[in-house]
Amino acid sequence: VSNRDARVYAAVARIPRGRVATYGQIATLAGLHGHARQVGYALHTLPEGSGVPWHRVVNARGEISPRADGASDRAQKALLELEGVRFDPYGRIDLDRFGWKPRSRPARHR
DNA sequence: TGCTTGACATAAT
DNA sequence: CATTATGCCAAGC
Repeated sequence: VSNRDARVYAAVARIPRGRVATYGQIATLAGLHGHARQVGYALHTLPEGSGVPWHRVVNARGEISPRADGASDRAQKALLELEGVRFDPYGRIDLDRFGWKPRSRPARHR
């Protein structure tokens, strides 16, 4: 595995449970600022027992990226729900609440 | 070696 | 907010 992939895994591993991060954020944290696609690609080549919570990574809209697999996306949604992440009727996540803020404490509404 | 595709993001319409 | 077009880097063929 490349050094680049390792950085991506590390960034993903930083995501707290019950929260999600966008590929862009991961890319930045991994030192690949502006290269979100490589993040996705790195995860695509991700080994199963890597221990990386890839299911906490979603696209900029807060929804699960549909891939050709057709099964992994469902599993991702299930895993996120188990962690307490709520999905909209459209299958999207409210990034305003569940979007990970790699900086300070969780966003508290009201 | 060169072309095409890809777990995406961002700006413009 | 949704859709369309463009840019980025790496892997596959």
